Amino acid sequence: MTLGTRSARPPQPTLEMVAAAAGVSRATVSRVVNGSPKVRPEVVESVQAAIEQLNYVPNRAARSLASHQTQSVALVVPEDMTKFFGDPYFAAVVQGITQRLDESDYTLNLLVASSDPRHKTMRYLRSGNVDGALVISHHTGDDFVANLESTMPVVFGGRPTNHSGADNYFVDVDNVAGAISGVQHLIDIGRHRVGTITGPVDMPAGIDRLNGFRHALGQAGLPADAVEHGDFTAAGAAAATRRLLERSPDIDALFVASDLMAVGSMAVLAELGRAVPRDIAVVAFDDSPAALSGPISLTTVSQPSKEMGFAMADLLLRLLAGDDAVPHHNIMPTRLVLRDSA
Amino acid sequence: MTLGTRSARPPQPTLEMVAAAAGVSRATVSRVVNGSPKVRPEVVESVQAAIEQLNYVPNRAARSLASHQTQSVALVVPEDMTKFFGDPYFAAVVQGITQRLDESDYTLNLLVASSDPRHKTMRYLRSGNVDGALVISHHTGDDFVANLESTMPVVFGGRPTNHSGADNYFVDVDNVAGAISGVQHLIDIGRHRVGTITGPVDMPAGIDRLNGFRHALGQAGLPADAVEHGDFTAAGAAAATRRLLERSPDIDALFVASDLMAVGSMAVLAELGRAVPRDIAVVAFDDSPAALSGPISLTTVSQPSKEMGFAMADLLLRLLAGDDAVPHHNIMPTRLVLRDSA
DNA sequence: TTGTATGCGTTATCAG
DNA sequence: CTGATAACGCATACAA
Repeated sequence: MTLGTRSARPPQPTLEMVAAAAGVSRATVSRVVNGSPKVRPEVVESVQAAIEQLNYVPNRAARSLASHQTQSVALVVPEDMTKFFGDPYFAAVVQGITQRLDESDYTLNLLVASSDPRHKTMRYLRSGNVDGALVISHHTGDDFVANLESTMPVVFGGRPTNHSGADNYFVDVDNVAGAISGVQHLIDIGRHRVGTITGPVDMPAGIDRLNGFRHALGQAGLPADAVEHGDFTAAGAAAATRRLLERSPDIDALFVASDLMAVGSMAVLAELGRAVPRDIAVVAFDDSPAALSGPISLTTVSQPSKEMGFAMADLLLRLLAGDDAVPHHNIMPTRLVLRDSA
Repeated sequence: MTLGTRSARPPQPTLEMVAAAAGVSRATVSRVVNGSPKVRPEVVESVQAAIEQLNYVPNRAARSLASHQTQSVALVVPEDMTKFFGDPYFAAVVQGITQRLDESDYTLNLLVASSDPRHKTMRYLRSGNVDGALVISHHTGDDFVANLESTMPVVFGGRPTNHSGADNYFVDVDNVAGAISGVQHLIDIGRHRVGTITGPVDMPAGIDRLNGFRHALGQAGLPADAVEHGDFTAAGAAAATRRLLERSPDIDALFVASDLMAVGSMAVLAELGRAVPRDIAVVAFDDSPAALSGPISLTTVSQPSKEMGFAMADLLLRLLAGDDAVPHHNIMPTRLVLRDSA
């Protein structure tokens, strides 16, 4: 009964069968399938009819084996599931990626790498499942992606920490400049005691934004010691904010390295009775939907996340097409978006 | 220069090369790779040494072509990216799925289907990329997944609407009973005028929870006409809540069909000065992280989302293993979790 | 323009 | 226990 259902599954039609049905050779069918220009129109038509009728779909494994191409790329995220799903920033990047891929013949394989044991991911990647890889949320310790580059074209979202290959391809924003613009705004509106909740310090984005914070304050002759480290999660930022306020209760402004973290910070601020922006002005980073999710809309350093995803995919596709004139870096602009929090 | 980088990519080692290095035949290497018991220990060792040394990884395309198996399954989500990423419910399900898959040899392919044009997804699925499929967030119109079942084993998350195949495999909760327990609680605490923000009415989960709402109220002899339709997003629920309060300003309780939607509702309630739970008691559904994200923790009907994901993957794996004694349905329990909103 | 022949890297079926 | 050898389904150089 159950077995019956299983064995009822008909075998997929093959090139051979289509060829037989259309009365031509496999080669010709292959040509039609791959859109070769040198096939007589009438033959094309009859072959397509056969394809239609048999509901033929080429077998990717066979095609890949013969052509050494898979027509699919991987998005590697060395992060855990909850973090990945929790931050709307990732959603935007993925959207951009799929948008670009959708207008191509490539399909996307999402690999959230920390749930998968690391080596399993590497095996998957290296066993010829994909033609190239996109890597986002890259941490310092993640050298496992480094040797990926010896295997296939790789494009990073955010400058990779990896020093070995200086010639990495990546799409990024100038996080230092972005942070400076955010902090400068806090200074401009007259705040003198600015604190920050940083991103993870094992990620360039975390480090760079912290550096921007320090730079802006240094230029203004203001202290830059009210620093607590976050981890790009709301909960982590909430805890960090508590620590910060305990240590530096006198701050009148806060630069938070991501919108999602700012949501956590704002909750703590509200709980502690610090009015935003009156008592403490807050500037965040990303301009993701999270910036508008709370009761007070966030002033934030906007980065074009979706466009960055699009650019990453575009870069990789060009690399895969053999384009040897693609620039290694694509630094996109940030822009301060003024809302209610500062 | 750039070309140099590309051509520097060394070819992946093959079975053949490993065989040569180990001084045995391809067949023997294949046996070792696949853990065949009938190979002399000493040979196994020398082969493994060669594998190690050459850094060999089997080619999936070739393996798949020869064995008619891909060792990977797809998770199909007929939903758009933002919705998928926006709801922590999905994160939990995916986590459960990967958890089960991680302890197997299978890998996961995530297909968020509405970004991908539909037919592209189907082509991908049908071209032998995966051995089986998991489908979540299935809508009434999505009959395209129906004929998937003629191609490979499919397990649904949530009872599918598809009437054609009565023998679908699925994991679900009793949404009617769950909704009843939630609404009954509102009645039990003395509320007489209960409204609801429903899920999409083209999804069984949306319909069933609405039916539960009606049933509970009917049993209590209370009116069940304060109904507005939501779409499982916070924004959609916010709008629906506004409509509801305009139409039925007298409600003293609200049953919202998902936590994420409840977050949207709560924001509107706060904005309109309706205190929760004093003026309006709120019960939601899911018990996802969203239930704890707002200022007031949500009383909610808990469903074991992660476990459901795990169960889905487990079911599919057993199907793929040829187990013909697997039950078609796995209905998991819900449980009312009392917090601050009701 | 079309067909033939060969190879892609594995698995699987045979002998030995 | 091990080694030839034939598929697997498709692409492609080469021949016609």
